[in-house]
Amino acid sequence: MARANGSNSGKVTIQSVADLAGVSIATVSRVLSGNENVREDFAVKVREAALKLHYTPSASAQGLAKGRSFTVGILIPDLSNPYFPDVVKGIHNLSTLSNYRLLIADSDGNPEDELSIIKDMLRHVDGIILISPRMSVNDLKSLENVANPVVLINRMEPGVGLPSVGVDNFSAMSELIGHLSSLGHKQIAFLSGPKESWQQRERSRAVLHASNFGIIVEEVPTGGNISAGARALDIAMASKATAAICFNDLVALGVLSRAAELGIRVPEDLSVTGFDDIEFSSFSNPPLTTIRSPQVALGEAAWRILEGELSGKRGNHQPLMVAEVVIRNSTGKSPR
Amino acid sequence: MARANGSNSGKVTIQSVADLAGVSIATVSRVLSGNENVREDFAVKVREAALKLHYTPSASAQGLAKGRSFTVGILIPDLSNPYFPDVVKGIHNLSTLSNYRLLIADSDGNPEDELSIIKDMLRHVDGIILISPRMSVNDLKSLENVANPVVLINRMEPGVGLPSVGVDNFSAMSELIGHLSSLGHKQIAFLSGPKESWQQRERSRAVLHASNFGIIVEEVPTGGNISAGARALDIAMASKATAAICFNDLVALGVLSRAAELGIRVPEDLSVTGFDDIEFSSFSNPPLTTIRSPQVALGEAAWRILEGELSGKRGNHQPLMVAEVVIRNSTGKSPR
DNA sequence: CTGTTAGCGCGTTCAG
DNA sequence: CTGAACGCGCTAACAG
Repeated sequence: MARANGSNSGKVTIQSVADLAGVSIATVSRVLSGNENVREDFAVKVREAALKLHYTPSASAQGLAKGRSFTVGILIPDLSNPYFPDVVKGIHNLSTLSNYRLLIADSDGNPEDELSIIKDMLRHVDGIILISPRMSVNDLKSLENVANPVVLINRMEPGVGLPSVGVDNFSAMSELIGHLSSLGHKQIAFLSGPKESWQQRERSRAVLHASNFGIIVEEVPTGGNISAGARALDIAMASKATAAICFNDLVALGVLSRAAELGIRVPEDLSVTGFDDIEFSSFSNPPLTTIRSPQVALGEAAWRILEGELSGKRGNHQPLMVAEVVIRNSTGKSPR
Repeated sequence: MARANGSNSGKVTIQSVADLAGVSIATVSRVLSGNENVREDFAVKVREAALKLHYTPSASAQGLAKGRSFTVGILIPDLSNPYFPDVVKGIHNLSTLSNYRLLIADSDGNPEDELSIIKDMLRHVDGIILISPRMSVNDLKSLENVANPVVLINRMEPGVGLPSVGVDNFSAMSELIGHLSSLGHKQIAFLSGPKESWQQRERSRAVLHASNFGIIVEEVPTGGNISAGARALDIAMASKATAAICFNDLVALGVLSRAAELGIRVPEDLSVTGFDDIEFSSFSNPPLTTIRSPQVALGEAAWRILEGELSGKRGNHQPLMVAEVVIRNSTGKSPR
């Protein structure tokens, strides 16, 4: 296919378009950026030329000239956890409207790598959203002084002056335990998640709180994913627990799977609960009692904050969003 | 916290570092890009200054000056399908080694949006990988002439001159049908996926092929996700099918869920198969017979091709990768 | 309304 | 081995 070019060699720049249209680069720039004050026939010529040459402005050059890249970075602990893509969807929904692109990085579960990944991202983007970051408080604090805005999702740290949104894990988890308690459960196993996770700490707090009310809790640490959940069940069953409260849906799904293998009936022999309400949880066998966390809304809220910071307006926001208990068939009356 | 600055106002540039270190910006550039030929004491001063000022080179400026952004774009039809993140992991594994970042975009299942998203990405990146693109052949062809390399995953189109890798859907699906056939199944329902999907077309081809061998096939179209699978089962059961071959694991998981609701036993009453072998499939109840597609390897292969194109070497590659049948407990002898 | 021009921050010759 | 100077492609004053 023919490489139609203004005059220069190979790459088509704003100059090529200007040449072909017979105007100056300034006019091209105006037309393409939607500036009104251009004679209509010039504008037409420019648009035609741009189309013909397949001209697309260089993002680097625009970024350099304007001082903004119109790109925001997102850091995710683990892309393969279905929870996170939903949050990203929320961000994406709104950021697209403002003509922003998303630079997504995955820290692959290594809290130590997060900071360097962020530092690198910062060079490319106008702002950053960190989803459930697991990095140390110190690293987090060091982000207070970077040039571009940083917004946190699901990480509220008292000493850290970074805007953030998150779900009210504590209340939701307390409510869930209440549900179990009303079903007569007195001994439960808590299959906990990664300790670097703020959500884990909050959920754990609620669970421990329950022991004040006569409920016996045994904690079984897990990695927070499906296979970890499956492995943890064997340990949990060694206790007298009649219910397994899982850190998240992935762990719960693993438990369900292992229970089926072992011939443990859910919920007759054992009640199981998750957290997050990822899509799979309503299609498991049995469907999972869990907590619906507003992933999409969380992403949208984070975007609004970030956009505010980007445009200088630092609005105030509701940091904690409510999550509601969803009762399905994986929980039932205590067998004893 | 104090904003230590060389002399200028606010942002710290290479000039700030040069000033503080008492050298020229050229020297700073050399040191920071690992150039050997610099007096050691200068180098030390520069590094100290950079550290002290928290200097990070602007990606836009570097990109403009070097003509490369060291960013590659990835287009995904749907972030929430667990299949795709695994492919991304594969790309990420290798691209990180070469110091490339990933710009990820989600077309949200709209084939018509893909082209414009790609066009926009092209301005930012040095190359693009399209995962299971659903855009029209014409749109695809228009990508042959863009300045930067484009690599396809899971989309082999005869007339399109773009390098690509994919799994051998046809052979794997044929093998799977053979498995079912050997279990005595003669009537199967094919719960198909989105028709824009190349994988769908290939898998469908294998299924139709089976009708040559005395197997009666009824196709039930689905959207390719869990809830669609659940809905489709009701329709599929209207036929006399003893087995449901599903477009992918998501559909199969939906079927499993709905079957449990309806009291249809799997595999006693109905055999169910998936495709992809996402992690959930080995933890479903019952575990799913499916086809293991090498997601990560696919991503890695695509990266190798892209990296080759980026450095001018256009190596040849093996376009089709094998996928193997994984037999679990969702398939069994035909009830009749 | 249009063209000229001065940066944006950095890499890279090219003299010294 | 070092620094001055130019150019990357584009936007945004500033003149005309």
